[in-house]
Amino acid sequence: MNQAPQAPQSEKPETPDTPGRRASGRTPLYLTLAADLRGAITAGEYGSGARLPAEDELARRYGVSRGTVRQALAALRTDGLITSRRGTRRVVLAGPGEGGAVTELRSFTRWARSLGQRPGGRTVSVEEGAADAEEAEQLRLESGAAVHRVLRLRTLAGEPVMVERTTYPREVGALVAAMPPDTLSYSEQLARHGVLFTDAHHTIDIAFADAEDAALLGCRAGEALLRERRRSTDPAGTPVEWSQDRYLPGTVAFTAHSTGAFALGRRLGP
Amino acid sequence: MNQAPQAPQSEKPETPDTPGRRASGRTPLYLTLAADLRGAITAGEYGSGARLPAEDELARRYGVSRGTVRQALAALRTDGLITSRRGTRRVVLAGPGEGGAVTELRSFTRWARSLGQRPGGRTVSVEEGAADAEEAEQLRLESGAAVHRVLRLRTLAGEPVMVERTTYPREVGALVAAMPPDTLSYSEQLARHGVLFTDAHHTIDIAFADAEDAALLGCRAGEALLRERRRSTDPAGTPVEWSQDRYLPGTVAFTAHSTGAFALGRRLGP
DNA sequence: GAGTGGTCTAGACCACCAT
DNA sequence: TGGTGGTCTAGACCACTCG
Repeated sequence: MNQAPQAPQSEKPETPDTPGRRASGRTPLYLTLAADLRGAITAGEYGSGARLPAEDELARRYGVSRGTVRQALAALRTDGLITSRRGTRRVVLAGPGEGGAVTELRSFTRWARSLGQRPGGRTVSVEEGAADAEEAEQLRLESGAAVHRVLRLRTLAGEPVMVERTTYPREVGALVAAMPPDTLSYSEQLARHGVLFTDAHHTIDIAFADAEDAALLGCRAGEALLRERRRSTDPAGTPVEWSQDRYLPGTVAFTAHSTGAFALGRRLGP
Repeated sequence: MNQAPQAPQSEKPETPDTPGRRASGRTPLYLTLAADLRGAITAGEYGSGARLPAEDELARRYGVSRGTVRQALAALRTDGLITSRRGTRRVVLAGPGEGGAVTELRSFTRWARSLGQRPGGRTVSVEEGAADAEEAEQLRLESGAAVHRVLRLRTLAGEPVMVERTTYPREVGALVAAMPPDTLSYSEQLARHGVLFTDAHHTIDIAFADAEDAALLGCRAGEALLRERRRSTDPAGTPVEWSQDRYLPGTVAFTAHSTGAFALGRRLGP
């Protein structure tokens, strides 16, 4: 918002103090705009059911083009904060309280911290091995390729919550194995080594606790657990993690929002 | 693709027979383009890990602007079919087999049919009542407002799969109550009456079967079920449905894909 | 340094909703 | 009929990746 980003001709040089501007290093314009609007909504400026200003109005008010406004509004839309349809102004779906903070599904540690919780856990075992059929398929490796397996118990406020069984391909696993055993967030540490998790495919269903689960979580063997299976890939599309997480019932719920075009679905079987 | 849509000056009048064109009534260009690319991927033309042509190349090849190409690719991206990062061509994530058909989470009936399954079920009860606290909040009504409650058993190939407890606000409920009891898909019928479900917020966790669940599903009381709670709204943002669905373990799994910005999350508690 | 995707602008026409 | 969002174009600069 500070400098005119790429105005070819130096027209309109003096609308620098439009309202809603905000310190922007290299954050894209539309993201700061989206944050601004999100803030206005969660602050109650636009309550549930309220109509947002028109795109043109926002463009004028913020001194940006309509395209940029639309990009910002699209972000709010995929968060489930607003609707949009042709012919009418956008309508606010969630009020100040509800749905405001969509806790992006990513690192357990980061998620817990963003909720003001105290995440913890301990690494039960780290082993090297040969990929079985499922691991090979998920990580796009040859069957029998070298992988690292990590078994961890995750806690919230000291209480056991989840058992996590993760398989890493050799290169990534070597980094993980070299980390101190009390490392809370592998993904944060891996990011520091240039290994980024940008995409993930999730499957959520029910699994039943085996003896190991039961011992770690302190539940009965055979008890139902909420299972999340996840394959994460890096920006280049290379699989970097295949994980099976099992949550004690009642500790977490998964949330999602679906609009016209969306990728949450059901599939048959486990 | 057939007519130059809005070329202000009639430049470039004769690139009508670009490859990949396709019958287009009023389907947006970018959607037919997206379908084309999706087809190419699932047909194996671009396998898992393959690099897509550059945006400029696609724009030239299809005779459209780069913006339109980007819109199409964005659709593939939210489906989890491709990655994208600055500096490199887009990479295909899922091969022909995997993830190709993301069964959008919407109507049970439509979902089942799209999988070649035979959906069925029966309406157990339809009743009128006064909204309790939770229903009132979810449907944005006053506590005690008139609502309709529908209890249904859903089957797949004749086998019980899910118990569905749905609450509708009065106006919508009146339409539902007027439908024949063997109506398979209320949402399809409601759409015919102009009631559209465009947005939905989902929460997925575990619940335990009560006596009614057990009797309908043929399981033991207390058995763990996969629960989905859903609030659907119409294009204007008005809540039109609040539903609690309980699936037998092993019958379905929920799938989702998350990219940088996404709305799948965890939250604490049930 | 060339190639490529990310961001932004400016302007146009259309489809739809409400009045 | 006028307002509004959806689609599309054309062109520009920037940030990043990779050989």
